[in-house]
Amino acid sequence: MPEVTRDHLVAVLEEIALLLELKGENPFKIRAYRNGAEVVRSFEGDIVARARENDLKGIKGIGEALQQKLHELSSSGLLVFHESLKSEFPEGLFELLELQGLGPKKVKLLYEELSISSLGGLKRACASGQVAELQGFGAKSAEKIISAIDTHERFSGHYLLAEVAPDAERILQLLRQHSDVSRAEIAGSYRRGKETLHDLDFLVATREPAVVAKFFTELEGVREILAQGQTKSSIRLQNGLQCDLRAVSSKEWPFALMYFTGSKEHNVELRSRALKQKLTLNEYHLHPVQGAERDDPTPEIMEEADIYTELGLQHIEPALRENRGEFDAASEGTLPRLVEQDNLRGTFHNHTTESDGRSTLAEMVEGARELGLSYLGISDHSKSTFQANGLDEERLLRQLEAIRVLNGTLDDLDLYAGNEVDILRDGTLDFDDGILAQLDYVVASVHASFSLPEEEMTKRIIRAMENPHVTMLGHLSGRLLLRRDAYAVNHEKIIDCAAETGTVIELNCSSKRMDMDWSWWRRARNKGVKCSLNPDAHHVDGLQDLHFGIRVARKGWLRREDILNCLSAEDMRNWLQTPKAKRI
DNA sequence: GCCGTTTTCGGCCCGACTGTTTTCAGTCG
Repeated sequence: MPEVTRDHLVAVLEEIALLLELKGENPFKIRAYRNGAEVVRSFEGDIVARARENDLKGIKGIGEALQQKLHELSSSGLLVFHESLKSEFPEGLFELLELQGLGPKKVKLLYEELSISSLGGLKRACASGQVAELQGFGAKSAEKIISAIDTHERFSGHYLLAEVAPDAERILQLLRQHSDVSRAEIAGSYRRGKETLHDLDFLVATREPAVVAKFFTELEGVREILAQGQTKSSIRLQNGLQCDLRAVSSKEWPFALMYFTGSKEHNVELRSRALKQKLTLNEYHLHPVQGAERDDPTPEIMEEADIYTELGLQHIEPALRENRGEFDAASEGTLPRLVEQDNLRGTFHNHTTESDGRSTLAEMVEGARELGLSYLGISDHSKSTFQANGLDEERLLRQLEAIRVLNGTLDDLDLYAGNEVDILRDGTLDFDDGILAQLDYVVASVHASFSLPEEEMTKRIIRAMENPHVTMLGHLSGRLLLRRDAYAVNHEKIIDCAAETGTVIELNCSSKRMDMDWSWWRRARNKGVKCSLNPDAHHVDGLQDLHFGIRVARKGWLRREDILNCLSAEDMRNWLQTPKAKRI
């Protein structure tokens, strides 16, 4: 039996929720499974072992039924309940559920009436007119389904943060310049700093909602108008990105901003906290529950932060609104002061034309200066990454000399010589210690043999981290967002090892990596692990990815003091000269 | 299916839009 992972437990619970939806089960039961999946996903500790040992009692959201099911699943690798649910529906229905406008009710009807269980079958049934004749469907629905299939096939439906940022900021500026708009903001996952996005949620305060909603549909770059009403409209841009607009009054603004920023899980918790104070909260207001007696009148809410204050909480920054512990911290007054862009003083892990970068050493130095950085680390690839023109010992030492010479001529920037050294299959490094010792710092990364079993991969990386010359671990999971999954690796063990050995973990800010994932940083921080915010720049423009990385670092609860490259130039010089074992 | 300083039963967030309806169901966020 293959080792059951946390991801597997989560996936099974989520799939059960979907299957129960198809069956038309009680929505609250379905929500309990979804919620259970989220609890497992974000549980601090070895949830798989706890489940295997049937030791889940007392975890909020995991009741008796889920305890039993998680135990069965983690100890036998299978869950009878899940298997029997699966046997009731063909697998293709899951894909149908991903289509815009199709939910469980309609998918079920299509399956039961027309035996449709694939995108292809659905497309044909729409074209032949069968779908339009179904109860609850019509010609327009069939047309929309065809278009949804088309969209699904052409765009995966998700975008990298850096991909959407230019459109996002452009549209935001246009809305802010509109004479009927008093305030405009991008809400949703963009505001929360998620690394990938499904859509953009714009919010405006205006006295002329219909005018602005119409203006929105007429923006440059709109390929399709998905909806247009009195207070909201939806468009799709040329690149396939969906953008939604909501128009509210100035009075409603703080509530709407809170509501549309989400996350959904955060909002549910916020509402329930309001209810405990006999207040009802929605996207328009905060009112006493009907018939409730309250001692004090509800004060006027002018800003989003006032809502949190009124509910007895510290203001929770959008980045933290995922219902992953921010409420406890906010009620205790222990929310972190999150790192800001201005706090960054330098950066490591950057490439040049010596390996696979497209900018020269001199260009990278100039780019770092323009960003106002006080130090820059260069770490080209090592010899085993031959596809990226990795450096051998001789070239590395020559580059080291060139960096030393150039550094001598700079008075406003410390230039550090490093290397992104390959972690070989057995956990040894691509250069021997004698070479590594001559460098200012070393980033160790996995670039090959991705398919090792989790235990072997984890040991491999840990072995590298135990090397006294390895300063930091590069892109921990190897994932490429929206393209390639992470390799199997045990994050908990890697974090523990980083804490024990004084190895820094990189937050690779390349927009397609954002690795290590934000959800792990709070745990790492609590163990005293330092983060290095690295753009992994392969071109001088790549340094700009630091802007996106900062958002993700904030999402991971990181403060200035948790981030290595927030150290001043002088502190950084001292830090690098301190032996690794003494940095802990 | 989960939860409990109003409860071990009866709640669990809810409003807008669309298309198919003739008063509403389904989907979305």
